Order: sequence, then C-alpha cells, then structure tokens
Amino acid sequence: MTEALLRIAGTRGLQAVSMREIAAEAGVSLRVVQYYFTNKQALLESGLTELGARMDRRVKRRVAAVAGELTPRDVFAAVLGVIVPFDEQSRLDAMAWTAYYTAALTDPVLAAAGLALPDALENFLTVRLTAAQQAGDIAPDRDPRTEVAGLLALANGLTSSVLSRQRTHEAATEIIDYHLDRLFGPDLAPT
Amino acid sequence: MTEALLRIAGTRGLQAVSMREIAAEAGVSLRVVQYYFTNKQALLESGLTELGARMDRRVKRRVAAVAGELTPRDVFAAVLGVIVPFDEQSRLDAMAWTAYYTAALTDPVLAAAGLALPDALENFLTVRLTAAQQAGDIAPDRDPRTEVAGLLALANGLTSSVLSRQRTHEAATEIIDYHLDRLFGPDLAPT
DNA sequence: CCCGTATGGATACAGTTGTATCCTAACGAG
DNA sequence: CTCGTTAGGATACAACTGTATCCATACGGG
Repeated sequence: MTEALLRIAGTRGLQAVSMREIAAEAGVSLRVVQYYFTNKQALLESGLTELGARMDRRVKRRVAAVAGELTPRDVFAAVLGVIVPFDEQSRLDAMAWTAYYTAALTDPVLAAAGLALPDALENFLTVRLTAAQQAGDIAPDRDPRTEVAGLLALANGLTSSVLSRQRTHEAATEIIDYHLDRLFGPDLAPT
Repeated sequence: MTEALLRIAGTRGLQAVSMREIAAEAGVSLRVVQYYFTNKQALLESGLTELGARMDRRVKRRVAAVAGELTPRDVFAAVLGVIVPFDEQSRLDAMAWTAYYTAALTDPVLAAAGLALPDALENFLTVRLTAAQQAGDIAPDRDPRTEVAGLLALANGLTSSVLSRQRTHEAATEIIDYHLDRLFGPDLAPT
C-alpha cells in the first residue's frame, strides 16, 4: 500500500496523492486506506520511511558486491552511485524523493522527518573521510567536511538533471567518478 | 499579482497556490485574478516567466558590477553565484523555482516551459568555457561540457542544502569558489 | 447623449479533498 | 453460544478547488 503511494508520487507527483487515488492504485477501498493509516500525514510519513529503507537496501547491496576489502572510495562510490537513479525503479524513487524534499521545504512536519536522512548521510561520510585522511588515503590538505558536502551536492544536482532527462545516468556517473578520482588519487581508482 | 503568486509559492509551496489565495495575497477579488489570467495554467506560466526574468536581472547586475574587463571566471562566478540564494528575496525565488522544477518533473506542460532555461544556461556556459579554453584560460585537458555540467549540478545541489538550512550561503559560495579556483587556476582567482 | 468595451463585484456550480459515521461480517476466547 | 476485537463496505459531510455566469460601473469615441 505504501508501494502504491510511492508509485503515484513517482509518476504523477505528491500533489496527485490522495486517499482515494491510493485506494484505487492498491486495488482496495477507501476505508482500508483509512483503516491502516489513520491520517494522510501518517500515510505520507510511511512513504518517506520506505524511501529511506530502499535507499539503505541499495547501498548495502552495492557494498556487499565489492570483492575483497572495502576501500573508502568504495564506500563513496556506493553511496553516491545510489543517489543518482540508475534504473526504472530507482528513477521512480528519486522522483518521489524529490517531491518529498520539495514539500519538506514548506512543510515543517515533513521537514523534521525528511531532512534527517541527508544530514545523517553527510555526517556518516564525513566521519569516514576523516578516518581515510588519517590513514593517508586522501591528501592531508583536503577538508573532509567540505569535500563531502561538495560531493553530495554534486550527486543531488546530477540527480535533478537525470530526472529531467537532461542527462543520462552514465554521464552523471562519469562526472562523479571523475571527482572521486581527483579526491582519492588515481592509484586508488578501480581497475 | 504574479509577485503575489511567487510569494505564496516561495513560502507555502506551489500546492498552496490557488486563485483565491492569490487574490487575498494581492488584495484583490477572485474575479480580478480570473480577469487578468484566464487560466490557472496561464497564471503558473507567468510565474515561471517572472522567475526567469529575475534570474536574468540578477546575473546582469553582477556582471555590471565587475570593474574592468570581464574574465571568463567572472561570468561563471556571476551565474553560479546567482543560482545559490544569497538574500531573503533570492531565497524565496529559489524556493519557488524548486517547486516549479519538481512540478515540471511530472507535468509535461510545465516541463516544456520550465526546463528550457537550465538547458539554455548550460549551452551558454559551455560555449563560453570552450572559447576560454581556446584562449588558454583553462587547461587543455579539461572537457568544457563536463566541467559546466558538474558546476551547474554542484550549484543546484548546494542550493537545495541552503534552502533546507543545512548549509549557509557563505559555505556554499566557498565550495563553488574552491571549484572555480581549480578550474581557472589560482592566477585567475580574484584578489 | 449613447453605446461598446474594459474592469471588477457577487454568486453559483460541479468536482475533489480529508475525515467521520454507520453498518456488516469474521473469528478466536471464555 | 456469546461477545469483544479486527477488518472492511457504503455513505455522508464540510471545506476547498477551478471555472462560469450575471450584474454594475466607468469611460472614451461617435
């Protein structure tokens, strides 16, 4: 049922999401939607939670696919590579996520629930990059906090352009890889 | 009246924009809104046009403020510096712009009218950067098209984080300047 | 003076929205 | 068997939406 919500949000936008639309999309009656989600707000929050869970699953899958030891660069490639949509499903999710993010800018309730994830992500990556710097994996004159902020902003901006079909997923990935090469140095680039 | 529209879109979101709300915000009657904008769609399009015009005005103002000759870096600093919100007014406009952009992702009518500007901007900057490269202002191993795409994506991503108050305008500008320094070389950096 | 046109006030209307209410079934515990 | 709880169908309701209609005024050219 939350899946129906995200399907609508990803194809027709959050503003097209109504209790009745979800009921129709999920093939149930309006009452059932009301029954399992008392509020529309509870419904929306469940969508946001599910989006976060999907993102998490994708990162874990990518990390698990890495053979051998996990380099810091692998972590960044996995996280950033998951932000930019790479297939139909992740494109729909990214659409829904953008819709949520925009809504959160003017809705304080959604903001509290939705802006925590990007923040946590930035902190997580900053911690990892700082550790990588102390281990000598990146140059000492880099500022981990600034680099992470720049990379996340880049990935988000690229996502926008991929969603609007201004750019393909491959072109976006290339740009990200280029920046990762510069940060981690060519000796750490994947073969 | 279009101003009232953008004020609402920037503070409460596009979905809060209704004919009656605009009438109230502009201090006129509903009929007047209907009279000057026959459709709601015409109303929305006028908002988009106005946003583009404001962006244009800001760029021109920055360009005009440059003393002496206009370096390629000045052009980029002006354009990118105008994308990231820097005062209350530009913050509201960026909010409205984000709302429009998100709506355009699922509304083909808005997409045709709204995605033309970013596209034109990217082409314009690519032409300028290619010329700058031929003049020796940037290293010959850079790909102008990729560099422009990356910078615009970065600026857009930073705008998102500034709008969500995750980052200040100053922090965003710093990151952009850092990337411009790397692209144009320190010898062309502003004093 | 007179009338077409621009401007705008008041109200109506059908559709959609979130939410609430009322009524059935099913079903396991006692 | 009975009863409380879970699950869901049918419908109602007030609020809001975009749009349309009916009217009144102003006003400049003939």
